[in-house]
Order: sequence, then structure tokens, then C-alpha cells
Amino acid sequence: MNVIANHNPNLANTLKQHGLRPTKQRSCVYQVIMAKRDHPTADDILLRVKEKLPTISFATVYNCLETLVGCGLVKQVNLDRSPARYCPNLQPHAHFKCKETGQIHDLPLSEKNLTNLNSILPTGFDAENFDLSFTGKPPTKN
Amino acid sequence: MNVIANHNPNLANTLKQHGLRPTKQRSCVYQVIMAKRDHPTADDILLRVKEKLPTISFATVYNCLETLVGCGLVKQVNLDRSPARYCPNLQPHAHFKCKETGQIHDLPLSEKNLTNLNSILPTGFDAENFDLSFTGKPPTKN
DNA sequence: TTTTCTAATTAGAATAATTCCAATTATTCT
DNA sequence: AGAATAATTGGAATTATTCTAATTAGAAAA
Repeated sequence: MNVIANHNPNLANTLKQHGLRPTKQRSCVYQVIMAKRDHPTADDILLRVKEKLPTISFATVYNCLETLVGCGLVKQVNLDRSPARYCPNLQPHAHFKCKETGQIHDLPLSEKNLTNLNSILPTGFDAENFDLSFTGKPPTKN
Repeated sequence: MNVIANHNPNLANTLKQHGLRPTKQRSCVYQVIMAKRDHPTADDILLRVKEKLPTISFATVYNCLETLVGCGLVKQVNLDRSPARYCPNLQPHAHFKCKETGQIHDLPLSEKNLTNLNSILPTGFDAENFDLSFTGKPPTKN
């Protein structure tokens, strides 16, 4: 039994439902993504997790991320050709990438937006997923 | 003066407007993309161009593609983490990727769709571009 | 609890797409 | 044509990610 995993009953349960084991690496990767709700890359995540688990490897971070994405606990965000980013927001949403800083903002989608997105699909096209992203300048905060 | 370039007055003019030279490599890459209106990768394009210009290099294909995209003559399509694809369709449109074959379909966007996409942006967000893609099963043709 | 079985982690090598580099060649301008 | 500059070339380098084989850890059975 694992102390860190105990702090994440949801994670442990979800993993078990998928026949996967709740390890401290998975737990820590998950916590790191939930704690600072930005859009970190695998690199960023490795650095943050290393503070808690100094011996974790890159391969494990990638493995954990794949697992978490597969369980639907985290979303993978692929913009342009840049490294994949990981997102704790499970609501349907779009992304806005600042063309200057590269910073990513989540944009919520209304029911109306979702209905409209669906209306883009011609008859017979059966979509499981969509990705919507914008690039430009976000508002400057004063 | 270049025979191939002469067959593409639009291309040559657009390049000149951008202060760029109309070379046979650029012309051939452009023609290859326009001719077979699928969504080829840089690999695919290299193979097709080599039939006409057997000595063209990978670096040049990438350079040409960057140039054509920069001039707005071709669109770059980045789906998932797979190799970039290039698209001759300059109309605003979405993409649909078949999860089984990887084949890409263009989905036209109506004015209403475009207005709705715009409505997703909160006040102050100034978008220059958007990317919208779906993944799933396209209709099976019989 | 110990044993056993299997899944997960690890370090490092391998891969794949793309970009960079320095030398050569082609295009444009005078 | 000659000078100046931009584009192309082959190969090396880079970068994100995946693979591999050996070790470790978790779960289930005894």
C-alpha cells in the first residue's frame, strides 16, 4: 500500500477499473499536472516530478502520461509541431496559443458551440474526438 | 527564365510579391501538391517531385514547403504527433482523420460555422488562425 | 506472511521528423 | 557578362518520443 496513492483515491480507482496498478510514479505525475493547472510538456513534468521522485526516468513520465491519457484523466494537447502538452481540464474546451509567448489558454465551449461543431460533420462522419485551437494575441492584462 | 515556372504565373507572381525567386524546385513542389489534391507528407512530396527532379533534396522540399506556406499558397496540417501534411485547399475548412486508415478529409465550413467559431473567443482574444480537426470513422463508400 | 506471477520502472539506445550547416549552384540586377 | 545575393544540396545535428532488456514493485495465491 502506497502513501502517495492514498491521497488520490480517484486516481487509484480509475486505474484499477482499467486493470492498471496505482504506482507512486503515476500518482506523482497526476498530482503535478493537477496542482499547477498550466499546460506542461513532458520535460516540464519530469522536472517537477523529480523534486518528489528524484530517480524517475523520462520513459516513465511518458509511460505515465500515456496511461493517464488512456484512462481519460488528462488530455494531451498537440499544437503545431511543438512538444505535446498535458492538460487537466476534462471539460470540452478549445485552446488559444499566444503567438508571442507560446502560453496556452483554455477556452470554454458552450452547448451552442458544441452543437455547431457537430453540425460541421457531414452525414456519415462519426467523430470520436475533436481538437480546436486558435493562435494569436490574448488580451494584455493591466 | 524557367520553363516550369512559366507554367505557374500565379506562383511566380506571388513569390515575387514576397521578394522570393521562382525556382523550378518551388514550382514543382507546388504543382505536385495541386495536382493530386490529397494531404501528402514531406516524404510523399519528395517521392513525387523526384520523378521530375531526381536530384532534389529533402532539405529543399522542406524549404519549399515553408516558403509556400509562408506565402499562403498551401496550408500545413498538423494532426496528432504524426508528420506534417500539406493541403492545397485555401478555403477555411476543418479536417477529419480516419482513425483506421489515417486518411484525411476536408470538411467545408459554412458562414454560420465560422461565425460560431469566432464566438468562442472571449473579449480581447485576437485570433489569426484556427485549426479544427475531428478523428473517427468516415462514411464507408459502397 | 512468504511465494509467485506479472506489471511497471529504469537507463540508455534507437527512431523519425525536421532543422541546421557550409559549400555549390542558380537567379537577378547592373 | 559580371557581381551580388538567394536557393539548393548532402549530410550532420537536433529533438521529441519510443523501444529494449534488465530490474524492481505490486497483487494474488498459498
